[in-house]
Amino acid sequence: MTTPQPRQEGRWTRRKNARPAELLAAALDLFVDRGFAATRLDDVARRAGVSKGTLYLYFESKEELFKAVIRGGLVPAIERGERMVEGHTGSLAELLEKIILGWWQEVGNSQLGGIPKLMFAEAKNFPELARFYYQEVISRGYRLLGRVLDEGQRRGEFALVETDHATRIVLAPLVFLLLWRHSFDVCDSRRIDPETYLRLHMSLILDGLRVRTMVPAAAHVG
Amino acid sequence: MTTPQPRQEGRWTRRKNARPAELLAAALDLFVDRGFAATRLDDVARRAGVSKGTLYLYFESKEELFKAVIRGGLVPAIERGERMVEGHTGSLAELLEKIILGWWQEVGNSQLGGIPKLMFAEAKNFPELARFYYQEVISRGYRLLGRVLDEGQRRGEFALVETDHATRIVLAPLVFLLLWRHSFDVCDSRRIDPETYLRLHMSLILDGLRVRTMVPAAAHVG
DNA sequence: TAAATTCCTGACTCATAAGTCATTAATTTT
DNA sequence: AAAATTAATGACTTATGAGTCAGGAATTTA
Repeated sequence: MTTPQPRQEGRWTRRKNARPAELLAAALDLFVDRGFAATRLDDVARRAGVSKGTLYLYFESKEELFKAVIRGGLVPAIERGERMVEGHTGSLAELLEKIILGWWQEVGNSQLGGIPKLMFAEAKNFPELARFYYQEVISRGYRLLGRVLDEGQRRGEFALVETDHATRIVLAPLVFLLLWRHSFDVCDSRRIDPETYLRLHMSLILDGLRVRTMVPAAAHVG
Repeated sequence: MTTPQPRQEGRWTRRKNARPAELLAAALDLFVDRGFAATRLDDVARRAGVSKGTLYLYFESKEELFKAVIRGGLVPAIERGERMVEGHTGSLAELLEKIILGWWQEVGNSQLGGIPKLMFAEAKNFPELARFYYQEVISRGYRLLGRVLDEGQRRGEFALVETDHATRIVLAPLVFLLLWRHSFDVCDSRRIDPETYLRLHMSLILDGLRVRTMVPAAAHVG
């Protein structure tokens, strides 16, 4: 069927030795702002300063490249958070603030901040990857925060609340800020100042937690 | 160049008259759980019980179909919310609860709940659509909530806070719950009960708002 | 400096899915 | 019931981009 091989002889210049780290960085940039499907490997290669073929010397497929990007991304940040919790002495409100602001410095402000959006967008299409991400990043993040809240309740510093729910409520505005920056930010005329936003969030949530808060009996809604 | 037209004569059966609403519903389903790029028009057509060609009788292109799906989706829900705010008498905490729970009933629990994820995922790739969605849904939603918070502050029911930030902090856990359900929900062993989650959120946030809360002077962080 | 080795290149193949249109079924008009 | 009109069909065209690989550049070895 195929009548191949009078392959045109080429004259080209070899560019440089590829660095896997650079390939991953280029891929992260593009995946983050175009999504998985819309990212062309040609572009990733160009951005990394190599040819498409080279990419395939390092990664079996686009999907493997994607996995590698995700894998290398947030796990180290989570680990640093875990170490921070272990070594902390002092009030748990302080620890909570330290975690939140540190997270913003490391993740929010960096290119890594784009990963959550990417994962939310692709989770349904890559169930296996979603599970990986859930186990290695999300659930560890929750566990970390959950430990802080539990300890706070044990010590009487925080009111008694359902920890699983509370961790999500604490995290939501952080993740939300991240998603925002990587999606609608450009449409938004009155940009949010992350620092102020996060301080307000912490202030509100700590007030809510510190005060003796029992979930009120069913609200009066039609 | 092209040597066309010995087009094979076909024998086929006409299926039914297309209903635009059904086409939109089918498209919504698929867009929501596969994303824009990964959704094939062949599949949309099949789900709606028509052929691909029929789709093009009603929508100029895949992108136009997408826009139509979004347009028909959340704008009416926002409008109902606006009417609710106009007609309300009573405490603003009550109104806030009414809005949040009503929103969950209408949007969160329905197929519409998938749209926010979809929009976050595609915003960067469809700037024009993102702007449309921002103007027609997001900013109106914020304005709606903002009015409630402002009025609460005016009446002295709520503490004085930066409204723009506070609206986002109030909304974040709601949107977050939605995104979650349409992405990682399947990975999560301990499913979140939306009702409980939302009640805790409202309780925490209202505590935070009601108490005399001034953003504390810069925290003591390294 | 020639041969062997390493590793990169980009034209090419091929699968996929958006978008087209000649054709045909159903319906309405005359 | 024939003609005219309307509304669907799906095989076909075509653009795109993932993945391949024969061949060439740089480097190392002999």
